Amino acid sequence: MSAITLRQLRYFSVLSKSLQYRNAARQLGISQPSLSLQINALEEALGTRLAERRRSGLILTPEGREVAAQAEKILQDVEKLQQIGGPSEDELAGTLRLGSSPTIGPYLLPRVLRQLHRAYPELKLVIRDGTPRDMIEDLLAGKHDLVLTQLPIARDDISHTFLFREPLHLAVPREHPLAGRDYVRKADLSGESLLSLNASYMLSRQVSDLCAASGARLRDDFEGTSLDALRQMVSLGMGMTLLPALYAGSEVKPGEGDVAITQMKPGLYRQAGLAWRRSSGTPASFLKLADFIRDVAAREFAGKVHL
Amino acid sequence: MSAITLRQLRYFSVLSKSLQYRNAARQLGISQPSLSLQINALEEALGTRLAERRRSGLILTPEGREVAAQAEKILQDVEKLQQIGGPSEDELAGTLRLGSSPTIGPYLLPRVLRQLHRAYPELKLVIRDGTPRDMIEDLLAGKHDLVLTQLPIARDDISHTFLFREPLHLAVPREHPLAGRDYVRKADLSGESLLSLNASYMLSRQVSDLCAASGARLRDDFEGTSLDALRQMVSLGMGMTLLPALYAGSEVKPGEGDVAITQMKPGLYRQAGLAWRRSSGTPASFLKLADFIRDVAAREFAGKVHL
DNA sequence: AAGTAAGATAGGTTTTTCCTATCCATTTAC
DNA sequence: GTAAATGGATAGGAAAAACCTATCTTACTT
Repeated sequence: MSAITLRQLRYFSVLSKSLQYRNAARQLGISQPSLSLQINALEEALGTRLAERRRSGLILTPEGREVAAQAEKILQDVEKLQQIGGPSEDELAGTLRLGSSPTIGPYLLPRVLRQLHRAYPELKLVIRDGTPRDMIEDLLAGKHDLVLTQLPIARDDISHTFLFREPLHLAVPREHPLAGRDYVRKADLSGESLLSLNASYMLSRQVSDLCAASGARLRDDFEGTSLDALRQMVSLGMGMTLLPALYAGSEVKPGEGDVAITQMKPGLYRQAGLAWRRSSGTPASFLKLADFIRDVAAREFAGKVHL
Repeated sequence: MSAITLRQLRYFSVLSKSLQYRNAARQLGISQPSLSLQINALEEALGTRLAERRRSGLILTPEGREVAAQAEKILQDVEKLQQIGGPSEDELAGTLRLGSSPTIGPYLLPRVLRQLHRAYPELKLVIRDGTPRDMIEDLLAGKHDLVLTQLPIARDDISHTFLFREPLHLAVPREHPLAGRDYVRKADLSGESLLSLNASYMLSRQVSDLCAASGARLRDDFEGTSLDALRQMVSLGMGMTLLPALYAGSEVKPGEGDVAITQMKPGLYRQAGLAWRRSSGTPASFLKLADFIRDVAAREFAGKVHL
């Protein structure tokens, strides 16, 4: 006993409408015997007679009617299948799984997602947080399609595109002498204590670089596990740190609280980017999503970030 | 560009779960190259890459995940297809189209249908009325699967099964001398006027036969188009007629109204049966339905009809 | 750096699908 | 009532699809 094939269903669907072999065969562009054989095979596969053959037109059996209806549904679903790859050329659709760094995502994504949903209601994003280090791993393991994280990424199995450059500001305790300054130079940090996130985050590297360049001391006895934790450690007077502009803009009110934000001069920056497996190729949808994020960033955070 | 096949979907479904070609191929009982080819064909047919091939397991692309989900649905629907013929061996299910004679259906079917629905909730009946003559025609044209009508049917393209024998009673105007009698013999009808349905109904034949045998006069100037019309003509004193026991039992109250019902002696009967196209074969479901109707008739109309 | 493992490719065989020709039964025409 | 026409079934052989074994290529291991 052979299995059902879509070909059989396609043929039967046409036959069930035309109710005539020769006619249906002509519509299908095949010969009448071929159609006969396929319908016979379908009947055998199902173990049921589907139609009474009579010279004056076919009559579907009750089972035949059911099979015709079900076949119609199946063929329609197959039709849908064929369109899965298609329209996504100029529309974002389907489900993308996006990994997001906790130092970027929470301050950028809320606005992006709202506008994204309005612009592409067919697109679904599954978002999961993780440290940049874990996320790259999960990306390669296939748990994410894309990762929103800090650049640079120097791996030849990862492709990426640049999104924007984000200034890093200095956060100092309010009572600290540097708190009132319009801007701070590296040299001003000599001898100060700097706090940092743990080494899974790229930001920690930038803080330690800054220490090396300025003569500040890296407080490696306490490692923040989030930007919020870092800010709170600063407010307790444990030291100063670098905070990304988007975070500072959304979570630290100027002139309020125990933490003051000051510019660095010359500026320090970090780069945000969108990364994916090289083996994914470079799907148009990824680039389109990146474009969209850049757009939103330029519009919503003008002045805060640089393209 | 070749069309999608179910084989491709079946293979891809397994592959999308196993995420390994060799493993999936073993599960499917085919070689790894065969699987490769089929998956490649599916990708080509869809115009999309479905998975990233890597030594350490596959990763489905976003499109691949959608295709896998949709394929699953399709395969499940195909599974349902295969069961359409199956269980109906000992269960009535699906949709049957039943033609029903207006002289039998309305008085028999209400009770049958109620119990049928309780016993076989999966069964749907589409019921349409028509004169027996039209119904046989419609049956042959494929508009009905089955017809509930009066026997005999002497055609070699129609099969049938006997359901029950139903007495025919004499309906006379209340003021007529025969109205009070316990029973009436044929001879008593000599010279009387008999009313009949039009010739599309088999009952009309029985009335005219009775006229011939008894010496009664057939009033062919007025033909009833329904049993109700016939009863009303009797009540107006236009003549007498034969009414089936089920109709008489449900529509004519003894001792009430202008029509009296009396038994014939010896009894007159008609036969009810279920008929279908010979080319339908003899599906178990038809016989099962006939059994059910007989059962209900015996139980609900005991004494009124005879098996 | 060599070995291993997993998917891709090649060549040939088997199975499926299809076509033409023909058959047979029913319906239609004369 | 017989002959022609119509429409589905059957047969045989050709074309296409699917499959298998053997081999290749490359990424991951050891």
